Amino acid sequence: MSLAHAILGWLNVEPMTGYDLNQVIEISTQHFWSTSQSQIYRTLSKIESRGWVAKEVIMQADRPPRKVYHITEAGQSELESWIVTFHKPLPPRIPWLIQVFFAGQVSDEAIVSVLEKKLANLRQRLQKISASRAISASQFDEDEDPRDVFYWMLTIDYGETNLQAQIDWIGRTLEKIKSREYEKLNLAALKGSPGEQDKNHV
Amino acid sequence: MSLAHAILGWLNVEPMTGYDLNQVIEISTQHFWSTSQSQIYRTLSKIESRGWVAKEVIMQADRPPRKVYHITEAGQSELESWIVTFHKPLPPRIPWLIQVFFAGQVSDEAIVSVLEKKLANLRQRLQKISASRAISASQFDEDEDPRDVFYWMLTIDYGETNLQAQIDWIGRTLEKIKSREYEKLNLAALKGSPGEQDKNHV
DNA sequence: TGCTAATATATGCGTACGCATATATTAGTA
DNA sequence: TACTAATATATGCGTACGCATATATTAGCA
Repeated sequence: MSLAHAILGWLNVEPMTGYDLNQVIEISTQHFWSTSQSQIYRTLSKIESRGWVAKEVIMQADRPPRKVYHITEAGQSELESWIVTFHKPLPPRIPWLIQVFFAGQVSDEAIVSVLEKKLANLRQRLQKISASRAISASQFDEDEDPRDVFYWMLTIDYGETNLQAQIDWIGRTLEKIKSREYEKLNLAALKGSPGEQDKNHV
Repeated sequence: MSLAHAILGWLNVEPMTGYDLNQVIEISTQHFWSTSQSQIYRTLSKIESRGWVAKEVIMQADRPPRKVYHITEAGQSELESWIVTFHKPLPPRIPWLIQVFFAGQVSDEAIVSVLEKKLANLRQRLQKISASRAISASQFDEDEDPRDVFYWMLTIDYGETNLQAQIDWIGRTLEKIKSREYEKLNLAALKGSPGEQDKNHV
C-alpha cells in the first residue's frame, strides 16, 4: 500500500484535503508513482479507519465542504517505520519485453518500428522529467530544508538516469537488429564455454 | 492484458497445458513478467472464450485430464498485431523512491540502511539473471532458430543492463548521502540559472 | 448564450492480480 | 509410517486500481 504511505508523507508536511493531495502528488511524484483522483479519496477513507489520519470538516457556502486531513501519532509512527524498512520489490512488469521476446515471430522491420516508437516515448518522458526538475527548483520556498530538497532531487535524478539508460540500450539494440547480428550468433560457443560468453553477449 | 499475449506467444510455438505454461513462463520470462498459477488458468479460460485458443482434452487414468491448448487463426492474428503495436507504457510504480522522497523525515543512517538492503537485493537478482542466461543457453535445441535465440537473449541483456544501472546509481547515491552532499546544495543557484544546473546536479 | 475550468467529494463497475485452498493420485524420501 | 513433491485443474476471497460518472457552484471565455 504505497499510496497510503505517500499520502502520510505529505500529510506529515502539512494538513491537506484530498483535492490538494491529488494535485501535489501529480506534480511531485508522477515520475515514480502516479495515481487517480478516486484512489486518493478511497485511500484516505481507509487510512482514516485505521486511525492513521483524522479530518476536520470545514463548511463552505458555495463549494462542497473541505475535509482537511491531518496525520495522527499512530500515522506518524506507521510512516516512519515504513520509510526505514526494506520492502520486497514488486515483481517486474515490462510488457514491451514480451514483444521483444516473441519478436522472432514477426519481421525485423516490425519490431524495429515498435522499438523506435518506444525510443521516442522515452525521450519525451526524459524531456518532461528534466523540465519538472527546473519547475520544482523554481517553486522552492526560501526556507525549504536543503536536506528535503536533496532527497526530492534524488528521485528526479533516478528518473533521468534510468530513462537515459533505457534510451541507450534501445539505441544499441536497434543497431544490433539492423546489422542482423543474429546471423553471427554462434550457438555452439554459447553452449560450450560459459567463461567466454562475452563473445556472444548480445 | 500482457499475460494473455505471453500465453499466445508460447502456444504459437507449440500446444501446451496450463501446467506446462506455468513452468515455461516461470523459467523464461520471470525477469520481466512473472505470474501465478491461478492467473494462467483464468487467462486461458478468458482467451478461449474469445476464440484465440482452443483445447483438446486428453483423459488420463491416474491424473486430472490434460487440457492441451492450441492457438487458433484468430489468436495468431491477435498475437501478431499485438507484437507489432506500440503500447502505452504502464504508469511507473517504484515504491522505494517514495521512501527516498520522504527520507528527509528520517535520519541519513536509516535511509542508507534501506538503500544498502536494496543494493544487496539488486546484486542477488543480477546474479540470478546471469545464471539464467547460462541455463537457457545450455537448454537450446540444436535446431533452435538463432533469430529466436537472439531475441530471447536480448531480454536477458536488458535485465542485466538495467539491474547494473540501478546498482551503479544506488552506489553513487550512497556516497552522496554519506558525504552529506546536501550541505553543499546551493538553493539560490538551483533557482537562478537553469543553464548551469549541472553544478547542483545531485 | 453556452462551454469549459476550477473547486471538492464520492461511488459504481470492471479488470488483473496474488494467496490460499480444494481435489485426486502416485512416487519417493525421512 | 508420514511427509513431500510432482502432476493437473479450479475457485473463493480480498486488494488495488483506472475509468466514467454524479453532484453542486462560480468564474471566465468564445
